[in-house]
Amino acid sequence: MKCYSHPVLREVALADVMQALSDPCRIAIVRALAERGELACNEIELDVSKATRSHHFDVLRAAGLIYTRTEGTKCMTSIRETELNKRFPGLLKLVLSAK
Amino acid sequence: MKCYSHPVLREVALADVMQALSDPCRIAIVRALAERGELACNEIELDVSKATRSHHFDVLRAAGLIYTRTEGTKCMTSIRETELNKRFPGLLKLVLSAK
DNA sequence: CCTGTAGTAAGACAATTGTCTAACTACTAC
DNA sequence: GTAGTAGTTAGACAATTGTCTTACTACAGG
Repeated sequence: MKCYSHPVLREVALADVMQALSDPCRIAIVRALAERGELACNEIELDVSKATRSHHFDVLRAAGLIYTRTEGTKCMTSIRETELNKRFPGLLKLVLSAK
Repeated sequence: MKCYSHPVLREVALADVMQALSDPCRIAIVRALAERGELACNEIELDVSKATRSHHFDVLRAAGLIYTRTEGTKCMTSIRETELNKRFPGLLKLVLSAK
């Protein structure tokens, strides 16, 4: 079973977060999680292959935006909301509100 | 004399703005402009060549973040603050406040 | 006109990125 | 066990990106 690693948010730079959110696919993931709460990867509709999807989750995780835990064969993912609001106040709101 | 073109902010996607802000150099530019107001390109200290600097301003301009006008040999640049606050509320504050 | 300053344009280059397919691991259900 | 489902890994590939050098335009001041 895969063991996911999550960065300490204090050590994530703004540029890293911006970079992670610079892809429409990844913005869609963040929005889906924010609106629907914890989800498995495959519960979010995306027009890319399984491997690409996995890659996008990797990027978001490395940027400290999401938290992933394993449950059976699924990887349940959620937004690191509290921490994010502390480290980058206004970021999530921006992503959710901007059109 | 160069004629700069500036996009209509309504047509700029969040991903484009995020992409533009995903480079530390460009974040530094935005911060400098926000703190010091309108500036010429060369008034912002950056550790890159003239050409690279010009490129970063291009990217920021194309993403709708900055406005450039010519004055003699200088290109005076400022943040499109009012419009940005309307189109992406919280964005500038985020960039300025995040460490 | 000459020199200097501010910036752009073109081209090259290595590094990064987004995507895919194919093969793999790990769990669930029968 | 065998199948099926969920996701990862490895490798490849084209496209994009950030950087540079060199050469250029355009203005300012003598």
